[in-house]
Amino acid sequence: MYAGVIVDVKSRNTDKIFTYKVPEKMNNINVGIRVAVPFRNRIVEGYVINITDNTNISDKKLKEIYKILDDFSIFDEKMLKLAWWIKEYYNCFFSESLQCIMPAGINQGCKEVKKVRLLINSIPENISDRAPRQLEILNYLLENNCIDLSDLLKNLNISYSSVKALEKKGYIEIFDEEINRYKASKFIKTEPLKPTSEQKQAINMIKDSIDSNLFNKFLLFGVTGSGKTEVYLQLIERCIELGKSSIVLVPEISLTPQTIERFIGRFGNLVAVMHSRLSQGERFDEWRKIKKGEVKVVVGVRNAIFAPFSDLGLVIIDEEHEGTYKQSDLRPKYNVKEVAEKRCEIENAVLVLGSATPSIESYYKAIKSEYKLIKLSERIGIFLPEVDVINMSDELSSGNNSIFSRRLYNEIKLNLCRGEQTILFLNRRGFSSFVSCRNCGYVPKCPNCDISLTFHAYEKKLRCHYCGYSINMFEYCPKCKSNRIRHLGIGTERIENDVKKYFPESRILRMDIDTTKTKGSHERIFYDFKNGKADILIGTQMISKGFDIPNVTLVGVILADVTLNIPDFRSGEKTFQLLTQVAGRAGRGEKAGRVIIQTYEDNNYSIKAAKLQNYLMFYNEEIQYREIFKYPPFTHLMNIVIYGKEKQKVVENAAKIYYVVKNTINKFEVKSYNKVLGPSSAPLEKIKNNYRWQIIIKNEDRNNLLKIADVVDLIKYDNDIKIAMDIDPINML
DNA sequence: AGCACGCCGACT
DNA sequence: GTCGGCGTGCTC
Repeated sequence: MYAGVIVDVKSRNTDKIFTYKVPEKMNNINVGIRVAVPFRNRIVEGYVINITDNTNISDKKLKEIYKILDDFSIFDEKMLKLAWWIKEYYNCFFSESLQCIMPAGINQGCKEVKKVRLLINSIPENISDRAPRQLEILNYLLENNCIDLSDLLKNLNISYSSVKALEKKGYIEIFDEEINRYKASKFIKTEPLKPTSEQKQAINMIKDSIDSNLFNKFLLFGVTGSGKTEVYLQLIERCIELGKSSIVLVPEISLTPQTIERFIGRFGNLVAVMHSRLSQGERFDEWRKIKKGEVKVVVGVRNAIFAPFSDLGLVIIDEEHEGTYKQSDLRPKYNVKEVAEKRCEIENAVLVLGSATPSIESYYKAIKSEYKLIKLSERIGIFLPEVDVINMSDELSSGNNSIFSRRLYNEIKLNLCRGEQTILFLNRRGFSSFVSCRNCGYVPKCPNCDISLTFHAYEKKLRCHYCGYSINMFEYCPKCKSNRIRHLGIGTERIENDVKKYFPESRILRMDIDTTKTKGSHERIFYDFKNGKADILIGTQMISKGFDIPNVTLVGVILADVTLNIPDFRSGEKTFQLLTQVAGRAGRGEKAGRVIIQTYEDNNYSIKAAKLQNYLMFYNEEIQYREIFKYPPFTHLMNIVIYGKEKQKVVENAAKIYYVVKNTINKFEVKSYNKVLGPSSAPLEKIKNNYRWQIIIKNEDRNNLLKIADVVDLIKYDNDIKIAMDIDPINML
């Protein structure tokens, strides 16, 4: 018997199936088993992907599997198919795509605890008078039928030998039980709500596909407060009735205790949660629960899509527009929306993408009937807040150069007087400042890419991070000749400082990466604010989701331009989404909410659409822009980052790759739209002493990008040079 | 990726 | 004559 094994050696040459002989005694081998195999002159980890009776590889080459690493199989044929697809679609090694489906913390193993159980139901007559301890134990066990051995020893203050003696006599049993390290908190059971007619319709449409085992894709476009979660819950319930499992993906920042409670409240211990805060061991325990079929629902972040269900019926991706659904840092750089779609196709399951502000790509697919579009447009018990946009250059020309417009200042004052709470939002990303004229609001943009230019202080130049275009930094605004050029870069700390200055009587909380580093701090700040321990909460996008606090009646966006001017073609989309979400934080209770958006670009369509809370208005504008500038969904992008310690070598190798890429494209038989931008320095030019250069390729046909990736993989680079390729990137910094 | 092999120049 | 530099090629 032979086994096909993928070895965990990450290189192009070793990314293939190696055949091993299976030793006679190793009869429990199977697909999906993790093994240790001899490889050249060392032992490496490998994954069995097939078992055969013969091979055409010569016997003298073949070696035997050294040992089996786990007593269970990690993946089945369906998951193997998914891993194969990931390898091909994202151009990664097989071992990398297989490792996606490996449970985290597998090397920790599962934790077992010794327990003691009584095998008889009354005290035997023949127990010796000389064994008072044993009698004591039996009496104790009569009351507590099954107990941890350690507890028994401790509680009765006895030694292990008396317990062992009882086992020998056959009165009790000492056995190992796997324990789960993750202790689910107590929950209060909730019952399904009576759906509105709109919800009912949505549920029925999706239910039909679930009932008939049809692979189908839905986009649930539901405005804030329209009750998407209740739709999810009732669909999951249907799956449970049919004996099927469900996966619910949520962005990391939404995976709060409140969210978890909603699922656990409805389905109790049928729910497993995949936190990032769980330890490796805890994650492994959750994985085992799923594998053994003890749970039917998984709520988790991106990698929960690989939950080892064998009877998957439904995948829900909530807040589908979130960028965290793309794995940008590790290989494979997969997008979980695509992986989920593939998994649902393989398993005949139903995919539901939900959002109040769908990504442009998803909505486009819905319009092209690739997804079935379902709308929920009624708000349940919530009123649309009143949104006002304040032009900050007007403020400036009226002599107000503080970060608060007069209007926002007055509203904050009013809220402080009334004892109502305020959220101040600023999504400051700290690395790159852009310039803007304080007089007219002009922001210099690249003529080729229509993207804000980034100021490079050392060179005193404004650069485009897409194509490398640059101009000298100016002293006077090219549009209005004002010399009041400002480098924008205020952050949440600056707001905190100014709030203290202008509203010394207020109690302030701040929530951003810096204030939530320690475990539980996120929850602490949230509950402190919810319980009225502060008047004003200042925060980044962290506060834009799931904050359902009735006493918050005012939301102030300090400067919407921060996201708008990120050098990325998706900055308009991101701005609209964030503004819409953050606006939804105001007026969730009985009192009406007000939202004030401060900006220098009150004419920008993202901001105009956010003011009207009108998604379609935004979409219609944005999709035209995407088409004109040939951005997704009309093209696919690939970002090639070349990095290394020596700048000169990085530049040279980038040039070499550019040349190869150009040549490859010229050889394509079908000439589809394509453009190669760069090589230019990446927006984050140096990370951890690595210089980074990038080449961005646009092409209508994704397969062409894969072909280019294949060719680039074969190039020989200088020693310290490394390459990272990302197809359909979400983040190009 | 790692590691062995092997071919060449520099040293006790 | 042998030590060690790194370019090349293989791993069931």
